[in-house]
Amino acid sequence: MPNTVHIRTPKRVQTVVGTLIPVTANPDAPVSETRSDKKERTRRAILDAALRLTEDTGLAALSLRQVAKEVGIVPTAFYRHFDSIDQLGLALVEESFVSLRAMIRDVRQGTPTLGQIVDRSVDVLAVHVREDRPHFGFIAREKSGGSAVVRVAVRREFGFFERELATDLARLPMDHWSSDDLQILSNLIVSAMITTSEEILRAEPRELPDIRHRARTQLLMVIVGALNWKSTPSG
Amino acid sequence: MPNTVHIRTPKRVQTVVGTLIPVTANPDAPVSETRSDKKERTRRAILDAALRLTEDTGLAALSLRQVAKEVGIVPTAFYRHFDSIDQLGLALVEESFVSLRAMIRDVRQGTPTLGQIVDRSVDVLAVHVREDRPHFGFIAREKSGGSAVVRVAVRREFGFFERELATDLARLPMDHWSSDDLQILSNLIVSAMITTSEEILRAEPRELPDIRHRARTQLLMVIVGALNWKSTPSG
DNA sequence: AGTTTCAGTGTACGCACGTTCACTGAAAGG
DNA sequence: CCTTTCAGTGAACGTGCGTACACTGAAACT
Repeated sequence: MPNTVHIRTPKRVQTVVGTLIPVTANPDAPVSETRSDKKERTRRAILDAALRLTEDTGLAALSLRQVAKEVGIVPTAFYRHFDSIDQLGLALVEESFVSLRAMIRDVRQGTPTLGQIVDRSVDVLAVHVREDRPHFGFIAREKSGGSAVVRVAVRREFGFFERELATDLARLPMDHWSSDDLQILSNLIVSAMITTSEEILRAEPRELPDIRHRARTQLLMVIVGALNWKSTPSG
Repeated sequence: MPNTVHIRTPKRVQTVVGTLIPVTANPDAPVSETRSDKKERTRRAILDAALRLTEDTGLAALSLRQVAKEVGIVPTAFYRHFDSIDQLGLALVEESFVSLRAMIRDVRQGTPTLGQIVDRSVDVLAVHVREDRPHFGFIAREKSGGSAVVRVAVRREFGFFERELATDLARLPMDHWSSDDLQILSNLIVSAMITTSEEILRAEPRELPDIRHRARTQLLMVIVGALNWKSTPSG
């Protein structure tokens, strides 16, 4: 029977359950909230669920249905908040980099000597990474992750971040440097920072002092190298 | 009818197709080869297919059925070669790092001055990454990829690689260094190398000179910094 | 020549997926 | 008070997945 035609028979009478218990994954008492408050809360729950569920496997292995189940909504309700998993991913990229920028702002709090800048930078990095683990983990994973649009977004943001750092570096006593060279230095520092973050993320607490020592040493090497660089033409 | 029992009815008579045309994804004429030769060729085809199919999405999004289709075998035949996609991934990690070690061996070909070491290292890296794109791309992706066992394997190998590099560095005129410090330096250099590789991988040919210039500069900064480091205590 | 091995076949299964659709009911708004 | 809006519902669909199983036929071995 090749010509089997399926006719959708929409049931007119439905079970009487409806939206009795909104299980939107929040233990707080939803005493009284506006409609958009509640929507925002569900959206937040979706973002958090996504961060949790991608922790082991990455965004590529995340399904809309998993997210819905975790949040406590029906799969189709997901579409009220995001068009696709990719769009959800972009939202996560955005808020992750907000967290990262907050960090760099933290470092800028008037630190006079080079040694202090280095120490403070590493300390701030360590604290932020531990405190906002989910977002830092997300960025680290999706930098080379499975979704093309998300990957591109992450790299774009890292590009911005790198340029911001370069302008910060320009304020150090290396005025004679070209902006190209500052960019190169910034790129190197960001590389080391990413590696350090990844190490912090998967380290046990007792390993942290070693990692911080290493990060400090590396940052110092790089800065000393940069300062002495022009004057020591190769070997 | 809840108790529906499905009884497997294995057909005794089967269509007469069998292994008439072994489409094992190889254009060469398979004039005459032993059984294990052929198996090896199929295995190779599976590995290549996996490298091709994961290029955009990573191993996490790779299905056994996709691989089988690409290779030209039936899904179940996959099991003759690998227990799971994860095992296939481990095989790819292994052969990828063979390629990486070949690279470091290439650098070691007697290069006297520091400047030459730097130039040669960057050149060799650029050439190898372009020539063995699939493997370098695979490592870069799966370093933070979706499969736990593969991720761990990649990081393990990077650990070895880093230690190898540290012993190489010990041969440079920095004998007074502790092995801990050499390890730290090595870690920093590998970080920069990974970033550079990723940039080379996604760069267009016309961007390569810039990337190489940057890599050279960074490597030089790091080495100069390392050499001058102890004598310039913070600042 | 007769037997064993084994890479590859084809069918069938149960399950999770993204997406469609018509529907509900409380909040928002006139 | 009556109407509109809209976050969330639940059933249904087609598809692709991993894995099971019994099977085949040529190569390898005795």
